[in-house]
Amino acid sequence: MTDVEIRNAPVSVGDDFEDEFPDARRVATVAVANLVRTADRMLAEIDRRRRTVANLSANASQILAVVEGAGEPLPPHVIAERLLVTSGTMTSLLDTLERRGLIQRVPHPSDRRKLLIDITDEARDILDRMLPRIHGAERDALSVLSDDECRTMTALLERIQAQLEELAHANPPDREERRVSGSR
Amino acid sequence: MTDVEIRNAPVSVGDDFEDEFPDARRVATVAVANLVRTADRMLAEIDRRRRTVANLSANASQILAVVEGAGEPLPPHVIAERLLVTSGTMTSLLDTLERRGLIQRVPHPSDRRKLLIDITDEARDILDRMLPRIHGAERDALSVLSDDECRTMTALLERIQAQLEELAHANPPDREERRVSGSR
DNA sequence: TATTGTTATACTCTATAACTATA
DNA sequence: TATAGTTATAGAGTATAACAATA
Repeated sequence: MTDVEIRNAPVSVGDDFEDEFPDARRVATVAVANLVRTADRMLAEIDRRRRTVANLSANASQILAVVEGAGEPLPPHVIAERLLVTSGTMTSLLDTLERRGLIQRVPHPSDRRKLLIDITDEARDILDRMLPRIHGAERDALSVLSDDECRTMTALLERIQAQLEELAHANPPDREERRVSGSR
Repeated sequence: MTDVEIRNAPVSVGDDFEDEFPDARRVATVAVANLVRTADRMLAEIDRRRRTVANLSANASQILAVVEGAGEPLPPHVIAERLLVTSGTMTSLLDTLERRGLIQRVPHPSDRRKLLIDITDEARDILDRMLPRIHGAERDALSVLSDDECRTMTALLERIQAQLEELAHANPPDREERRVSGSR
């Protein structure tokens, strides 16, 4: 085995890993593979429970939650910033939600370039049933960890996030080595 | 704030969280939000480095890595199982890769229903440059954790994965409660 | 009958670029 | 000029269902 299975069955790295990738760090590769795989499975479980309530994508649900959480209608570009999507994508997502009767576009009272996105009563009903199920999935998945263990994991993840924030603004290394052996 | 931002800025949960969602577990919700967000950022960083080598999606790269890792050509349905995609999706992914000259479909020697997917020399060259960069991203992101901390995180994640495996086969709870207050 | 893969169809998500209206 | 949003276009990824070829 010369690579790591990111999404699937037992995450393992071959014995020759550090020979093949001399610049890599084995414990990091294993941890990241598990991180990505766990998040993937978690999102699948959340999605499964979400779809028992309404057949909405993660991003569509997120828009409803953001507007409800704000407690007031929001202009599209504000929501787009939170979801990290472009304005064109936002328009398309809003089209979908409007077609399903879950949001309304209303004119901004003072700035006529802008819109305000409001959610309908049907959307509120959906959120009332959907959010508790999402939090139920979180509770059930982490029922195998103590409170302290949950906090430990959160602390480790926060440090990784901070580091990723740094990396995102830096240039990637010019080169990384691979020593190809066997299998070829 | 009545909900958790899954993908974005500081993950926090309001003071009234457990009043509003009496069946939820706050530490779990916070940990999951961080889990998903960290994985998302990690994948973004990996993607950024991957695209310095070749403009391939995660799934397309994964197909190449799976075939190379196997050390021999594989039939499409085997790859599809590893990637958790349907056969129709697999056909479409292979079409893309074949168009770019990175895989070849060759007839299976004994079972004429089947194909074997082989990767081209160009694909091997890409992998030789891409895999070290992916492992470099893993190394850099987790450079803020000690080896022991990496192993701690891996162990916690493995327990969550096992639990999610259980949950995937079970029926979700019939109902979860929300007590709507304020903001409405 | 069951398996393998393709085709046809459709929808979501995504981005970029050109555009309109407004500030 | 800058900002807000839409439209047009394009492409990837995804699923389902119907299908042909083969076992």
